[in-house]
Amino acid sequence: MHVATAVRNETSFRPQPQPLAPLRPALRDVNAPACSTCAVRTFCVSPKVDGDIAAALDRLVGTRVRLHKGDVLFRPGDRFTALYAIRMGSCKTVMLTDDGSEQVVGNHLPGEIIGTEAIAAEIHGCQAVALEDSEVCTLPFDRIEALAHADADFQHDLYRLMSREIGRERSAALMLGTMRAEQRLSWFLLDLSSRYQARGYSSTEFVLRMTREEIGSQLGLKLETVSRLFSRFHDEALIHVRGRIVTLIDRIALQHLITTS
Amino acid sequence: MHVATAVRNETSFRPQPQPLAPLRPALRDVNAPACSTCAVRTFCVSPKVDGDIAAALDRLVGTRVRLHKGDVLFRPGDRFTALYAIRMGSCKTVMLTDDGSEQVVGNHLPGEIIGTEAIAAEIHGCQAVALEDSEVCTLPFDRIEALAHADADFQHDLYRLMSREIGRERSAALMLGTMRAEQRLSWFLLDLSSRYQARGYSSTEFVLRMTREEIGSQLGLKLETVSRLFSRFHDEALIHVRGRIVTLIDRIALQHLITTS
DNA sequence: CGGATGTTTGAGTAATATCAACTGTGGTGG
DNA sequence: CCACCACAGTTGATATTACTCAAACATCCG
Repeated sequence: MHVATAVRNETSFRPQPQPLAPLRPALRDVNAPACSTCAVRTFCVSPKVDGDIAAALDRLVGTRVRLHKGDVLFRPGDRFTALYAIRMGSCKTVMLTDDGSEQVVGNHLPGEIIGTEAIAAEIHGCQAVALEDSEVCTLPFDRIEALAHADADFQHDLYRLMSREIGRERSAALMLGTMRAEQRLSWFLLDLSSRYQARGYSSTEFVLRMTREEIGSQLGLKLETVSRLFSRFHDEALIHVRGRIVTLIDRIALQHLITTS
Repeated sequence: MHVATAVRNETSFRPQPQPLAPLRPALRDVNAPACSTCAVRTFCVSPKVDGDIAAALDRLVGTRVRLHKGDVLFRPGDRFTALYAIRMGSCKTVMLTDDGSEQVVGNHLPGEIIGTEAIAAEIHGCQAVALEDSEVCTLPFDRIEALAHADADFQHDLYRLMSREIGRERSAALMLGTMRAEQRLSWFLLDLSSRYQARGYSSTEFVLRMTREEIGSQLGLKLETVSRLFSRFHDEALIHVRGRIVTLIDRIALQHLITTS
């Protein structure tokens, strides 16, 4: 992480009000790579990126945004204009409590859409921060709605997308409300694992993009607790940890931890 | 709670596959009361129930379902066919963990919509149970989508509805992840209070429809902890409690509890 | 009135947080 | 290139919170 990042973090990337200028093909090739060639298109807004929707989607995507590690995509209070699709890299979303402390409410991999929480109020309620150098596609929401109005299948895809998000949040609540520390960390690792697997990455070996503190925040634990658990899981040969590099050794045992008392 | 309720609970109400028979006006008056005369119409699917949407909404609502306390509206695994709008009474939604224990993930007042978590999988992921004798409007989802396709404003209302739900779930996660027991209960009481107030009920005096165990479940606490906290809040003159009847005395102090430490 | 369910309260315990010291580690500048 | 510095992570000792177990009490209905 560059020294400059702190500065960048302060000033931060702020999405411009979408100009909605006519999209000349030449421009689009640079700023808005086509969905149809995107590596994660099947996990993104609409699973079937072919036929009519393909072209429409390509037209829908606004700009491609490059984020450096630590860059802020949006903050609480920012006006909502667009959803963002992660194309490369990863982000965390963070909510701020009344007393200033913060909680990580999600970590997001390529193909995942963020910003849906802000549709209702038209103001973002959380902060999105790049966990590594990343690329994000801007999906201006007025265009999304126009396409949804024109295409019933796409309309349905969006309802599904948001429904899935509700389900994810519920699972997180279940985790936070019912699980003990070791179960939470196990849940975290298995969740990450399956999401990596779905994207064609290794499901057994991956690099954590969050610090112990951020992981703890997402799991409702303190960083020391997370660190101790990593050590214990390592000692018990459930996983291998070396800093942020994690290898799942005994996935059965990890799953078993969650399901038993 | 009637003795018979246990039996009813077992057999339980299960929504029939929507017949979608032509709706004769005479029949509709009995089974599907008009949104336009509903007490909570402004909190429900679409805030502005007038003009074109009014009639469409009236046509959209399927049947009105009467639930007795303890009746199950849907269970995990049930096929998703419709959203449900609470017209009267209240419900809880419950998720089941892998090991059989359960967690309350939401309590729902008149005007709130439940079932949105099931749109994606077309299978319900949680259980909805009436906390008292209630009435619920069935909103067949195919009709909802058809109306959304026809009317862009209504389409937007639905996105807003689901976005709000995502925001609520996030707030719950924030509560579960960052707050101590006393803060959680305070949060619970103030949340209920403001939702009652929005519906025109007293914001300072209300009847809890959940047991200490159910409240604890929603807050990630044990029933004894909840009971002790009610007693303490009572002793400290923050609230007055007598069984399930609660009166908020010092709302400022309750809010202060949440924001400090 | 009586049984079932829900609630309160106490005493002891387990889990996790807190405080503190120490140990890598990666990037930067001398 | 190396030394340093800030940051991240580990580990130990102790404190605190909320859970567990247990018993008594209240309330609601039939």
